Amino acid sequence: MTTILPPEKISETDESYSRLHQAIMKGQLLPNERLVELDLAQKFDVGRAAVRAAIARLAQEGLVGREPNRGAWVRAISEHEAIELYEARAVLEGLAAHKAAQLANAQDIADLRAIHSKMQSCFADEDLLQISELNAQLHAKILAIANHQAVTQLIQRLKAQQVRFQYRTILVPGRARQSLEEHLAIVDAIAQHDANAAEQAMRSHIMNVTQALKKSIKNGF
Amino acid sequence: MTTILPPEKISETDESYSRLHQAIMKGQLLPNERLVELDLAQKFDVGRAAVRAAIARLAQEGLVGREPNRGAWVRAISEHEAIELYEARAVLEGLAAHKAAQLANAQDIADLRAIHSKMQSCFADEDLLQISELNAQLHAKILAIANHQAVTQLIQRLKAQQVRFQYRTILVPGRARQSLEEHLAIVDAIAQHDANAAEQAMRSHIMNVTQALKKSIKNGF
DNA sequence: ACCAACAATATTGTTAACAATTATGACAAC
DNA sequence: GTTGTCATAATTGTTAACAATATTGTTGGT
Repeated sequence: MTTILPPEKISETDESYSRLHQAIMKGQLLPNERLVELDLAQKFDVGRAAVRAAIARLAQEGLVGREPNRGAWVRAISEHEAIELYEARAVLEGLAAHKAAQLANAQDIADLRAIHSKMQSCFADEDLLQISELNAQLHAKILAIANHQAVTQLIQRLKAQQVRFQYRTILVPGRARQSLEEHLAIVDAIAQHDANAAEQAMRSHIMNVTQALKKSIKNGF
Repeated sequence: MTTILPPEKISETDESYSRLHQAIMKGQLLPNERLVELDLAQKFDVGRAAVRAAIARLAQEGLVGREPNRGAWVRAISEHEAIELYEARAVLEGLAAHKAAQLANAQDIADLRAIHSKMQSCFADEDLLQISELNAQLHAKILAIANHQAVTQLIQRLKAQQVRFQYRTILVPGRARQSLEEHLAIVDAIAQHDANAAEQAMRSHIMNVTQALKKSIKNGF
């Protein structure tokens, strides 16, 4: 049962950080857009120092760039960088799938199957956007099962940087159907508690996503 | 040719950040030690705002903890966390070894062999500290060959958090000899441009390090 | 001796002003 | 038209003071 929370006073810095983070993730702040401290402070109704600290954190996270005396801007992740991030994610999510196969209980497996079944419906309806959403849910659920703090954090950070590319790969012709099959292989391996198979399935899945991204780059988006 | 650099004015924030980072890495600031902004500001001869920003960055990096209105402290990484960090490193350095095997040229391979040969000498001399140093060099060289920005950054961050455990594993009886053999397997695989073998060798190497850490934990250090 | 209430202190959070640096625009020289 | 110089404006970097909060110490009662 949830107790009534005391006003939960959140500091201006944390407030600014989350709002900036969200704004970047939602695409309200575009790549290369400048982050002028005073403007943001007025927009968020906080002090400039808070915005300043928030920007420092986001820079450390790799989401914004900075140069001394020249300010900060939303960092534009290049296609080459995006591919690198996918390669790193492939091995990290592979590790997560490995752990998940070892730890999954009956309920977890049922949840995974439920999500995958919804993906199949969406595929039939040609609802690619919803497939993307369910895709995220499936990966998140696997991470949750794996119960691995370090990997979870790292993947979270990589995903944040990749946000601009998140809808690109599912649009490559034939990718949706293939993606569905790959996810099934992952879920099956986890259901059978076959850790190595789960890891391998996850890795080749993300490697295929990477290939799709490369293809979409070659075709000029 | 190097031009004369203009005084290279570094901002107080960046100055504070590096000095704090170094102090934590070198063990001058111990785990759980409080980071009082004013004290640090005086010690570094900078403004409190600079220290404050530096602390925010280090918190984002996971090196220090914070609570609102209660300040910051050097985060003490638990043994369980250290094991998680090693597991993540295993797959990331495995990826690096994979890439390195694909990209290594003759000079790179000669460099790797030179480092490994020095390790052998140190093993004969029972100089475990120097072995640790060469170990770091070997891994750094492989990362450099792999030429993978994303993986390099992630590993750098993981290593920073693990600093307190860096000398523990080599002290486990029999680890030094085994480590030497494992590194040889890695270097050989890279020399033969066998990417999969290199990745596998690196992964099992770091997994063995993890086992050694677990063992040293069981034995109460 | 133990505990509660309160005051004193230490520390962080926030604000505003000022200084230093970089970007912008006007104007003259060529 | 282009370029260079200069003044102006915009923006970041730094400082100091104040406010809010948490910690510590003291006092008085039992």
